Amino acid sequence: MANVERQERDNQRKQATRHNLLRAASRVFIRNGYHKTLVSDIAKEANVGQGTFYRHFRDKREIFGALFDQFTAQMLAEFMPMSAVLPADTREYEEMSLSAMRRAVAAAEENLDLLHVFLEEGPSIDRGFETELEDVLERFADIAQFYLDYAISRGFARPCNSRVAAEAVVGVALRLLKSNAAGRLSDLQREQLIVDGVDFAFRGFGRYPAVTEMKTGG
Amino acid sequence: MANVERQERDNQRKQATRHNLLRAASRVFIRNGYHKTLVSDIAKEANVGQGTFYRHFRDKREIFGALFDQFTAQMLAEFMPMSAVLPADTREYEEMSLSAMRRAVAAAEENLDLLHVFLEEGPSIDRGFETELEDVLERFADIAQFYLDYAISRGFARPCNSRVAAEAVVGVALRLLKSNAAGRLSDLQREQLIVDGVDFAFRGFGRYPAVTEMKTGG
Amino acid sequence: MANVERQERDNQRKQATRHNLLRAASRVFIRNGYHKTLVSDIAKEANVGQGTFYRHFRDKREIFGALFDQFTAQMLAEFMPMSAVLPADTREYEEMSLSAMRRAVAAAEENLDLLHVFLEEGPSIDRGFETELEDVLERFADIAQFYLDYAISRGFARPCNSRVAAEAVVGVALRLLKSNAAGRLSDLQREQLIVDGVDFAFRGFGRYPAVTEMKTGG
Amino acid sequence: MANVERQERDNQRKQATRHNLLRAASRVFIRNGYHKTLVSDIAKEANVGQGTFYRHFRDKREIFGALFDQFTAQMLAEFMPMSAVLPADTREYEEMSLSAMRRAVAAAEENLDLLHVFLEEGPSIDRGFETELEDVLERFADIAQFYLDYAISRGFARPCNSRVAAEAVVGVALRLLKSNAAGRLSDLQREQLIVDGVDFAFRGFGRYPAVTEMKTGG
DNA sequence: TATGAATGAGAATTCATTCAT
DNA sequence: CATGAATGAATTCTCATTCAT
Repeated sequence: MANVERQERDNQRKQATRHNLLRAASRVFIRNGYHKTLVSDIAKEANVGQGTFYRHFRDKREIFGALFDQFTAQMLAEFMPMSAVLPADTREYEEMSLSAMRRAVAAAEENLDLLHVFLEEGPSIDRGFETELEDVLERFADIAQFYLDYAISRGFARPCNSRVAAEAVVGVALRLLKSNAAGRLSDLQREQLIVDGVDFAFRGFGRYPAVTEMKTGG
Repeated sequence: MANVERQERDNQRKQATRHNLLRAASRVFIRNGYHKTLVSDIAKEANVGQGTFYRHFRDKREIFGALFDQFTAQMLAEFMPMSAVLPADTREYEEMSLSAMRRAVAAAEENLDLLHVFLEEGPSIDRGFETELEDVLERFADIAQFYLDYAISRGFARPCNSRVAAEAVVGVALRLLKSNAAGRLSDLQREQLIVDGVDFAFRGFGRYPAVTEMKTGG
Repeated sequence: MANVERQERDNQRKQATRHNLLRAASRVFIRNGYHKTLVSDIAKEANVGQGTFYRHFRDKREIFGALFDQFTAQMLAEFMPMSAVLPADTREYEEMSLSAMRRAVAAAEENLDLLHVFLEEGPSIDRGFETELEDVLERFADIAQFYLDYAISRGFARPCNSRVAAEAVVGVALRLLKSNAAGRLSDLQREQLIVDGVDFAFRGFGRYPAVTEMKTGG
Repeated sequence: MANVERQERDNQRKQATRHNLLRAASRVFIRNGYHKTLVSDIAKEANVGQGTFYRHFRDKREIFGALFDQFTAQMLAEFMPMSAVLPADTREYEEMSLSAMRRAVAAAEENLDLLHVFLEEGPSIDRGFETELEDVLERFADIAQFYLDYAISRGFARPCNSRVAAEAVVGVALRLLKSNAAGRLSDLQREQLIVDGVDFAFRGFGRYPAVTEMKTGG
């Protein structure tokens, strides 16, 4: 029936407008930040009327949330594949960590600016958003801890407080991500940053000759 | 002259009011966050008229900046004493790091909530404040890097990219600070967090028996 | 497209609102003067929300400027026709001056009160407006001087400092305009004022029979 | 008694402060205009506290009024002497007018900037001040009319509407005063302006062959 | 459904005036 | 009497949201 067809077309058009608004919002948030962005700015950037905005989103907060959900869904999808395989020794563990970081950075790359908006402005929006953001970071920490616990149990990771270590890893990643953004690094520099970061996480910077000897002797 | 006396008294009154406003602002920012705080809220909390606020600060941004400057001055003062002594071996280096962290946490403790406001809302205020905040973090990273470079040169730290390691340490600290705040830890838990964090930074979580042997053998 | 129709209608509505605001502002400025008028007064007089005012004008200063530009455009348009014809002798010159004054007064008549607001409050608003106002008066002086120079060159005006005379004529006009406003004259009185004013400008009030004879005799 | 002496001294000091405030206000009004001047600006310029201002004047309006009264008293005093002598013919009449204008300009000279503030901002302050200002101008017009009526009655001024002519003369004077201020004329230029202005008032700019012939023939 | 003009509640800011010292 | 810190009423201006077309 024509009615059904028609409904279909209307729906498609609506989805297109929604998409348009999301992409416009993303650009404006990146340009001006969350707090300085007005609903009217988003509508203007999307070339639609302000009323149209309200047809699709309750307010600025909601479209920001939608953007965030979209983004995290993408990011986590990027990490699911890894979960299937488990490392067999420390070297493999480190290799996998490196490749996971490389994939994460590549995934974020495209929307790096948007990611920064989430990280920088997220905590200042409201308690709800802060929690959402923390939850996502916790999920990454959970993944890191899962692998670390596994490695410890198999004896190719050093026994330690795995929760603290996992959180620490997230902290390192966030901090290096920020340097990355601040310095606008080249591909080579970025790879080096990943390598050095993982190196730090696996070996720390201490050197304990006595301990090593003891271990060797053991 | 009674005139001088009078000026003295007026000035004292003014400074007292300014202090009062700063403390009130601190409370309100902690309670509601930067963006949801109104100038009128601060005035009300300080029990002064709104006009009084404007006699002392240009706007909300300025009092926030004043609070931040006050805070960082305190924090950095806390770290100056350390700069005098240098560690003689890895164990001493780790000991000093632990005690530095303990002192930093103790220093922040009093204004822990305010510190969180700076870290969470700072980046969303304006480019200027974000830069100020980053500068302070860089100064901490600089201190960490200074000690690490020294330790590497003396052979009791593992040769590595010291800048990345220093940044990583800042990242770990910020992250654990956040967990700390989120979880409202007991003194014991906090001490454990510090110990585990420093442990992570010095040793990482990897275990490379083969490598160690190779190194030992080499 | 219905779109175009719609835009047309929206635009018309907007222009109508703008007009409404201009007319309301004119009434309020006349009633209370520029400085005592609040933006909220204008909005109220126009029966629109305050926000609506700001959609159309940046502030009180801008709507006052718009009113002034509108007014002077009208006034100067009234004077353009005259520029085509030139008088052939003193009598014609005086006739033309009379009719020009009559037309000017008639043109101003409708917005006489508004004109007074411009003349009285204009100089107190800001340097910019004062300059704008002076520019308009200079343009009138320029016109007067143009005719006077022509008349002098043809020998039917007395050689004199034409710039000073032109400025003087503007001064006379402004002063009589003020008396006019103050006294709320009848049509007849106003006509008499014009006649006497022009008479003054053409003949002055001196009488020099002896001097003339002496000169002739000399 | 010491008490009386003391009262005397206090009173003198008070008068000095009042004077100080008046002179400071004059400077600030000239610099910023009436409306943009704050009471605090005046106090600051006078190097006294704001409270001190209120000890001497009710508000900004009152000190402006006091300044105006002071000024007009000076100006009118300057004109009283003239009233004693009456001209005997047109030439004397013109001479006296010239010298009166010269004295007026000289008197105003010192406070020319303040005079401009009165003329430009006066009408925008309130109805009361506008009236005061007009009254002063009327008094000048009255003086002009008095002489003109006398001259007409003696036959050495042309019979005309003396009220209109008197007003016109005030208008000419005000206008030339303004040009004077705008152009920042030299002494020579100012003298020329006076001469040309009086020339205009006595002879107008018209030239009527018939009249001239009659005169020539007479 | 899309539009954008209109709205008005709410926030920032100013400054004349008071008053404790 | 002189002072200037404190005050808060009054005003400007913004912007999320509505709604008539």
